[in-house]
Amino acid sequence: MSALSLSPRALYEEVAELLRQRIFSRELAPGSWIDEMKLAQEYGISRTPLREALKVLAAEGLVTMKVRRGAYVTEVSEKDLSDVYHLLSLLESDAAGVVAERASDAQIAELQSLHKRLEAAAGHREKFFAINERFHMRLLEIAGNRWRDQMVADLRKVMKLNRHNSLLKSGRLKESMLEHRAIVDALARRDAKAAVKKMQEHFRNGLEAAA
Amino acid sequence: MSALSLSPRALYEEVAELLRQRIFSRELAPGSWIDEMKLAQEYGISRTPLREALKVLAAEGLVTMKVRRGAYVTEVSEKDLSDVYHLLSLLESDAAGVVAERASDAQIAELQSLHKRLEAAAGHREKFFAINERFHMRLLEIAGNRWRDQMVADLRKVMKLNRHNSLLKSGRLKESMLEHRAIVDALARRDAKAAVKKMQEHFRNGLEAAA
DNA sequence: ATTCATAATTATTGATGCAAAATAAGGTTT
DNA sequence: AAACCTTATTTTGCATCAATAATTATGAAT
Repeated sequence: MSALSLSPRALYEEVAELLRQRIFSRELAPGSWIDEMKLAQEYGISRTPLREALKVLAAEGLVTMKVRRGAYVTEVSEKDLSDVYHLLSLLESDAAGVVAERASDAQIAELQSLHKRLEAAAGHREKFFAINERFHMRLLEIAGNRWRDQMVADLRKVMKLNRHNSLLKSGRLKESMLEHRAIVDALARRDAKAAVKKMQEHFRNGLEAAA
Repeated sequence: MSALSLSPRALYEEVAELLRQRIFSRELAPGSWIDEMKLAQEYGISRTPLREALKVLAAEGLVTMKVRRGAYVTEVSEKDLSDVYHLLSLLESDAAGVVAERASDAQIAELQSLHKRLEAAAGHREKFFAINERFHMRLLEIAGNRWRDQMVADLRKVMKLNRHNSLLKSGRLKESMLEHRAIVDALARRDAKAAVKKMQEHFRNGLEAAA
């Protein structure tokens, strides 16, 4: 048996991931037309899996399909940005409340441990971002609503389209960590109301920093 | 020039809509495998647009794709049902709050007018359901967050997969109308807190009736 | 008799080719 | 000179075709 399993996911999924990266890196700029034939040649594949990948991205909101005009990278306005932020705040703060009420002690401890690692990584920007992302995702997993997980994941992808993107500006690193601490403390106290409130504040501050 | 514009939307969109209907009618049962070749022959089309349609439905959560196994109609458990309900409650109640705070007087009047038509249709089941649906959708539109609109639309589709589906059981028709009245009243009073609360109650009662 | 291996059938996944539609360009007419 | 019509090119969208992977069935060996 080989060390790496060959193509665990279909080609269109792989292509979708590649396109996401190119969209996030703004190599494919918002509003720009996506040239199917060019990309297919570039990747050395046919247009069929590429078109399927574009449909997936369209569902995620990253691209918009125009009839008989092909695919365009979605343009996100300032309003879109704050709208998406609003929804993320709503969904994640509710998740925090659920976790405060229903998570096991071990799960709370896991989040506390993740937070400790976050504080330890305060210096390394990249590391900090990665752990921060994991904290939010783990909290959602513990909340245990797969439909919400999917929605949040999609919204976060849309978020990345914006150039003042990032749910976490580098300048806000320290404040963000303090906000996280407040959230974790509320969770440990099993104080659902406080957990919701602190998470909302966390997002509100994030939006203000981005605007 | 012809009276009707030919193919305003692409074939895969049309097929997606046809498949949605067959899934909702349970002609395609939850958990069952979707036979691409059979359906393509039945519709007299090739498998290419059919596969694209399935990708769209997968993004909506109506079908799940398994690698090298094709598409299956999504099975929604009781937990899924309550999870989705929870999210709809969260999203729509927040929308109600936004409307209470930011809608124009004309828009509030429009919702009041829709509610009046709802009361008038109390006898006709079909009509009542249709107007009820329009009320919820119009409220969302007025709230003015296209990302939320999309998410709610998708969640409502998933909801329809369940056999105790319907955000509104027939036996609950009268109660539902009273709850709507309370929501409309709160909106008219511009009482955001109350609007949110009443909408949450509306969903909570709906879930209990479904369970 | 049961289990493992191999072969065959079936279905998904990817490639190629063709037709329709839209846009752009060029020419003619008013 | 400007506007409209016609033509050509580009590109989407659908169909057909080929190949890969998986499952099932059949046969042999322990």
